Amino acid sequence: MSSKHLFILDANALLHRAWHALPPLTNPQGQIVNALYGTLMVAMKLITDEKPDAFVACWDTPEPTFRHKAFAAYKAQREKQADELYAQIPWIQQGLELLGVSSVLLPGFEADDLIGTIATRERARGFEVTIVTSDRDALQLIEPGVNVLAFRKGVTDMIRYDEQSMKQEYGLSPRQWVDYKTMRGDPSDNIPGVKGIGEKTATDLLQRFETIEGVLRAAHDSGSAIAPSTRQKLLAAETELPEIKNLVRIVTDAPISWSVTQTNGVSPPDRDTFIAFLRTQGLQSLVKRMEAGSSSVDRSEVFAISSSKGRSERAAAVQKTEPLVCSTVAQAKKILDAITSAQELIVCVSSGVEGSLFAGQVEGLVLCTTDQITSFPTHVLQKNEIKALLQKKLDTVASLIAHDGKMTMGQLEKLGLTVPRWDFDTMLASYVLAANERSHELSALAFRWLGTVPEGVLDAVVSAQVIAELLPILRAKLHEDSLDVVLTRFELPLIPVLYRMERAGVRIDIPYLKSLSEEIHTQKKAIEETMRAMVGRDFNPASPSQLAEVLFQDLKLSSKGIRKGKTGLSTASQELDKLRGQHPIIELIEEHREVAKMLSTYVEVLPTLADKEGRVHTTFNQAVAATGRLSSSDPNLQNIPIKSELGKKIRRAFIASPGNRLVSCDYSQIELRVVAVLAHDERMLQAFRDGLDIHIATAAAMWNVPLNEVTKKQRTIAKTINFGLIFGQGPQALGVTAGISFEEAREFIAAYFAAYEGVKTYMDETKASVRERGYVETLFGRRRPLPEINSPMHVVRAQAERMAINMPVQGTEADLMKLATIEVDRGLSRACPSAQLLLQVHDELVFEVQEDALESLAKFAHDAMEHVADIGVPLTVEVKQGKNWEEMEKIK
DNA sequence: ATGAATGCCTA
DNA sequence: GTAGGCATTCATT
Repeated sequence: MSSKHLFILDANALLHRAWHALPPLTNPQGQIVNALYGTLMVAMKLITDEKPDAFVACWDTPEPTFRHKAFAAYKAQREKQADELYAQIPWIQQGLELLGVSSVLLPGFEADDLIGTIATRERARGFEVTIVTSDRDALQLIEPGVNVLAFRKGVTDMIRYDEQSMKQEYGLSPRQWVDYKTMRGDPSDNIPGVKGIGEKTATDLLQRFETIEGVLRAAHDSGSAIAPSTRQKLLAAETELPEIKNLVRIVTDAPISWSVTQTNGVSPPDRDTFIAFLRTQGLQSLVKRMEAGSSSVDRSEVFAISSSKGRSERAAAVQKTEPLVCSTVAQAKKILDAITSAQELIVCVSSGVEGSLFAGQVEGLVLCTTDQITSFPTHVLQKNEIKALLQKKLDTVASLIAHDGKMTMGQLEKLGLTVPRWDFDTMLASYVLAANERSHELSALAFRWLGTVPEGVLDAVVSAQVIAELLPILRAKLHEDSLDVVLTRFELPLIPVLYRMERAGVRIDIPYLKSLSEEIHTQKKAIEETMRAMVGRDFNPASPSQLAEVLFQDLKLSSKGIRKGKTGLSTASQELDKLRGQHPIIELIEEHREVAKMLSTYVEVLPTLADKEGRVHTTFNQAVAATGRLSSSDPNLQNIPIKSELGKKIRRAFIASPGNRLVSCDYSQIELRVVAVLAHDERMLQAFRDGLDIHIATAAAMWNVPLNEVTKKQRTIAKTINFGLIFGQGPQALGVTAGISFEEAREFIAAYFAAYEGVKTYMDETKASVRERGYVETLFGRRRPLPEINSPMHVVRAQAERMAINMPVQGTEADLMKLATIEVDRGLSRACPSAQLLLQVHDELVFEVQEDALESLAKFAHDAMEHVADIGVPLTVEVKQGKNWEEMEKIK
């Protein structure tokens, strides 16, 4: 009954996907092999999961095709990719061959045509066909027995289309795809289509008139229901449409002979040869995967994906066990009884998918132990008895595990459940292991560490399974890189603290913001009016292009020395600065920008985000910043203005509740203290130990004068270099920031390094070490991989070098701050029960506390922060208090 | 509607 | 010249 299954891979599509999506991994010979890796991994994955009976890969050839001959502009704008990409093609073909996947190509035809031909032919012979591609054009080939597996983003996310799901997503049938593309065109292939008709219109027309012929017939009929403008567009393009249609239609009778036979189906791979091949290409992770599998005939075993020690008992067991959906109270009790307190418990909460009827609502809880995965739907959880039992389990179980524990805590809270802590978090583990990676969401981890490509949105059951599989791998990797301590000492204990900070929120003064909004609005209007009068016409000062036009055409200001952006002359404030004095409008523009920014980013938004108590709740992102810092979003409360007068007014809107005060504790000069420590620079260390003003001390050392003879100017220069140092700044940049010449800047830097020899040595050593090891680390061992450090491109390398200089400094500061946050929070309930941590702003902690407990909080937080770690230099903390976040008085 | 380009707020 | 988040405009998914 079950027909044999043929997989056809669009090898070119995957090649390009992998090339762009993956970092430039290199083999021992230094050649880039990312596309090779990506393609083989996906192929292996497909073989494991889908168990095709036959598998073929189709390729483009560099020769022009009949499409190029028919249509000169076809793909004419396509950029040629780097040679490093094309060099990988023969290796990929070789690797695929060893996996039993043959390659098919034919000059004059594109991969699509070969796919179309093979799919149609083999379908007719009774095979079930799956086309694997990223190109939506293959959708036209769908029919009963032929479906398409399409990449969405990267190579991690795939979606399967059959006739029904295609209809659902695009509102079109496979037969309509050619007509759709003909009308809509395709900019990526340089296919024009009907000018002025896009996705929406093309779909609409085809839904109404079925085919392009039907659409054209209707267009000729002036009484038809097509809008006049659309009719005109269609008729204007009518003569060219047949030609375009021929370009878009995939050929299904290309002259190729490949077909499924006994010998070219997927054969059990020549394991040893394949492994040897992977070795020579430096693809260790694929080798591991192959070696972990037994040599049994069962393909799923051969390709079993695994950590170096083999898949853990848990993962294997959980995979084999069907998830249990518990529907009755009695069943729930029985299951919960069976979970012993000694066990590890993975906790996942499923919530409705974004945009669905259940968006944001919790649908159920999934618990996963070593041998059983159980789903508790919401209706079962509603029974208080079960909730109590579950809570008890969460309180007593040995180890609690989640992916994104902080978010899980929020979901659990909606179910009336709490957890005291998290013992492992796969999101944070991934972040600690690979802080340079963009995404640490579960599907990304599945791809990165398991090589699996889960389909669609992960539900809680699948998530729990993936977490179970990731656990042993991440643990081993953390141990191998000595990063477990970063996870357990810094990240995991921070989760509940951040959770409570987010939940507490900060109170804002809404009436004040409303009146401030009106005030600023009036100011903005006045500025706009004055500018309009100056120019003599209306324009939008927020539009860079209009502004440039006004400045350099209407007002005829000199554009000499003004930098050009991609779209025209720059109007950045730095460039505007050069025009100052030429025209009074410059100051108005600056003022307008500030006012508009404050209004749109803060004053008008914050009140809309407040809850009933007038408090706004940020989200602290713990797995975003490559240096180890936190970030804040929705809203970002780490960038509330403070510098300008207007900024100060906005900060005044952050207030304490009546009877309370805000307390702010910040580390002074923490980054430079860290520099002194990392560099072991005796002179700088001593300056801090002596409690000196570090910029004065620096100037004194640079110019070799007594401390009390340092001039204001010298201190300013020293200060600029001190900060520039942290960013890996060179003389060029220093010249700009300090407003001095390149030559002067070089001399000052020389004097600086002569004064701080340790710093000089440290910087050189850091650069050498990152080149050698490929990563940098903080004082506490937190890492940032910097693969770009060995890039052949100078700009990229130089950038990586600056990152390498900056990360240990910024990261060590972040480490210290995380420790302080954890420590302070830990002791707070005892030392000062009325106090609540609200915000962390990189070197500052903000609390709210009852007025009567102000002193005890100040003392406790001050001392806890200063003694958070002994790094060989004193850490000093300044404490301020006030009724709002701006008007604060120093108290320690 | 989505994304690049600009621009600007913080430490 | 490090690390972030986010608003607006403008061109095109």
